[in-house]
Parts: sequence; C-alpha cells; structure tokens
Amino acid sequence: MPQNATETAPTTQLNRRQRLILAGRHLFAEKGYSAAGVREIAAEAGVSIGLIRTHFGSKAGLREEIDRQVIAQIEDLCSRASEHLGTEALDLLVEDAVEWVERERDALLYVRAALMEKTPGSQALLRQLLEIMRRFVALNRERGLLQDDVDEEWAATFLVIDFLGPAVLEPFSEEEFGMSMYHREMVKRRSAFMNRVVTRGFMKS
Amino acid sequence: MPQNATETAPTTQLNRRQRLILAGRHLFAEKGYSAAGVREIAAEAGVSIGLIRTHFGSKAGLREEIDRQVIAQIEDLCSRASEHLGTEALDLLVEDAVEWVERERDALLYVRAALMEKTPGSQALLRQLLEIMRRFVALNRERGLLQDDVDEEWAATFLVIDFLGPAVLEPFSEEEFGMSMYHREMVKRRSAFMNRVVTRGFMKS
DNA sequence: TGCCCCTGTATACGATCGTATCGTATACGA
DNA sequence: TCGTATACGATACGATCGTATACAGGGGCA
Repeated sequence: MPQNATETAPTTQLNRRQRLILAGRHLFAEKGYSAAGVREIAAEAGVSIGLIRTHFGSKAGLREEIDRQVIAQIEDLCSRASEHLGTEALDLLVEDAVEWVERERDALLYVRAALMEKTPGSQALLRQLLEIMRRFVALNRERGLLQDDVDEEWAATFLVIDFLGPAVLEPFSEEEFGMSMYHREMVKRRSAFMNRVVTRGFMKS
Repeated sequence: MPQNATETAPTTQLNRRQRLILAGRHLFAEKGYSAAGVREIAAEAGVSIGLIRTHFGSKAGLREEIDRQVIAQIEDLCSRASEHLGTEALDLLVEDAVEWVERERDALLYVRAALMEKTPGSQALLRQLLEIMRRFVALNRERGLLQDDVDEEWAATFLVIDFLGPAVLEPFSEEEFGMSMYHREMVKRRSAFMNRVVTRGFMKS
C-alpha cells in the first residue's frame, strides 16, 4: 500500500532505499565519493550498512543509482527551456535552475562533485548537458537568432561552462560574495550580465 | 655544495622533498585528495612513506605545501598579462596559460581538483583568481575599454569561470571533442570565440 | 501450518588507511 | 676525529574502509 509522503518516513522498502540515495547524494556532494563512508551514509539515512549491499550491491552501485536520478532531474530541468528560443530560453533555464537548486540543493552540489571524478556517470552527465546546449544553439541558428559566423560547437561549450560555473563556485560563494550563487539577487544580476554578454559583450573592440 | 640540476636527482633532501610534492600533486590531481594514499605517493616519488611526515608533518601538510607552490605558479602565470589591456591581455593570458599547461599539466589538474574540496588552500586559490580578474576589469574601465554600465563584479566572475571552465572539462575533453582542451587548435578556436563574445556576443538581441 | 522469498539488522573479516616509532646512515661544525 | 643534528627507511599500530555472512521478522501461497 502507498504510505503518505511525510518527511519522517517509516520503514517501507522504497523509503529506506530512497533515504539511502538522498543521504549518499548529500555526502558524496559534500565530501566527495572517496571521503564519504558507507557507515556515515547509512547513519544519515537512519538504516543499517547492509542495506546498501541489498539495494545497490555496493557503494559504487549506490553512486550509479544516484547518477541516474540526477541525470533524469537535469533532463527534466531543461525540458521547459528547450521549447523556447533566444535569450528567452536562457532566462527560462536560469529560472528553472534556480527553482531546482532551491528545491534540491544537494543535487546541484552532487553534479559539481561528480564532474570532478571521471566516472561513466559523470561522463554521461556532461554529455547530456552538451547535447542540450548543442540543440539549443542549432535551433537558434535555424531561426536566425544567431549572429553570423558563430562557432556553434564552442557556443554550446560556452553555455555548458556558464551553466556549471556557478555550481563550481558555489561552495566559496558565501565567503567571496556574501551570499549563495543561487540567491535571488545574485541570480538577477548574473542573468542580466549574461544576457548582455551573449548579445553585446562587455568590452569595446 | 649545490648539486647539478639533472633530472635523475640523487639523494639530497631537496630533491626528495620536491619529488614528493610532484608525486602528491599528480595523484591528488588525478584521484582526489582522499583517494590518493600516502604509500602510493611515496612509491611514485621513489621514497619511503616516513618522508612525508618528516618533511610535511602529515598528508594534509603535504597538500598545504602543494597549494603554496601552485598558487605561486598562478601568480606568475598572470603577471605578464596583467601588464596589458583589453582583449590583448586576454590573448596573452591564454597564451601563457597554454604554455603553462603544456609545461605543468598536473598543476592545472591540481587546481581543478583543489577547487572541488573547500580547503583554506583552495579558497586562497580562488580568491587570487578573482583578485586578478577584478584588477583586470578595473584597469580596463579606467582606460575606457569597458562598455557602459557593465556589472564589473560579474565581469570578473565571468572571467574566472571562463578561465576555470576548460580545466573542469579537460578530463572529458578527449572523449567529447576528440582532443585536449589545451590542444593548440582547440585553444585557437576557443580564443577566437571568446574574443568575439566579450566584444560582440554571439546572439542577436 | 509450513515453506519461502524479501527486507532488514548486526556483526565479522580482510585490506588499507594515515600516523607513530625506532634504528641507521649521512653531513657538518668544533 | 668526534659529537650531534638531521635525513631517511623499515615496520608496527590503531582506526576505518568496503564487503560478506548469519540471522530475524513478516506477508503470500500451498
């Protein structure tokens, strides 16, 4: 039977499994894969160590499952923006990304941490981001929204870097900028700046 | 007496110490701080484990020394570009960065790895990059090379992200782009694209 | 009722971690 | 030439790592 979705989840299988995933995602994101131990993960999830083996086979299996879920979230995140064009689509992407980060901060920090270790999962994650940005650039070119003679492959890479950049800086953001990279005010300024850059640049030639 | 600076260094203290630093930098960069073991580092350096304690007190002490050396290299790297203005300075920075990466590839990958873990060293590293870019932006504003109403803080952050971006993608670059991010051809295309972006953008408004 | 998966916990195991200790070799000043 | 400080390696130690095993409750079905 389905249980209600309260936070203090009881003892059903799905809940414990999902709690392990969330705890693993949190600790992998915070300390890195190697530094996060299975006992620590199990403790944070409030279950015993053996469950990791039961559900995921091993610590690596847990990571693979986390990778799958996070990749699905990214796909989801970009779905709305991918139906639009030009800077409007970028605005939508930023908007959805902010909402996503506020809702699932650990997922973002997990993406960040995953990219630091070259695993099949992280490779898939990056490839997905690249594909999304390539499609975006191609679509804009077709609609005549790209300037002439643009290196499209680098434009897509540029967008990926720009998407990941704030995530990379996020752990240092509080000290360096006084607030999170995903704070509303920060996002607004950054969004304005990036819109300006992609359409006009910021330096005189 | 000073010994000659041949590669196959003998048994003097400085050489072994420096070999440990290089081995640590390499393995920390490749596997991350936690995953790289002291035995592995000592083996790669060709010395015994105890030397890490002798010279650096602990594994963490070794990392701190590596941080210091890498930060000094970054400072050095940016010194030439910081004497110039506009896109010319950016070109110089790219040029010097490429030369540096070819000469000290491990150092770049170490920067990348260091930023993934929030340590005093990585914080200092990021702060240094930010300061360099802030000075660059301010200098260009004073000389009238900035467009009007530019958010200078975000411009500096943008430049940092853009500096770090290729390093973040580097481990995936061979698979995704067929060559290193710091391959001459890659650098040339990227440099051209970025010069265009900062002066004109790439999308129509 | 008896059997059996399934989910789950507790605990044991071998390996490896970073660090500490100790013996020896070497270099240098008196 | 001796004395001492330092450089260095071999090895031991306690902790913790990820994984494997043994066993307990609890529905579903014959």
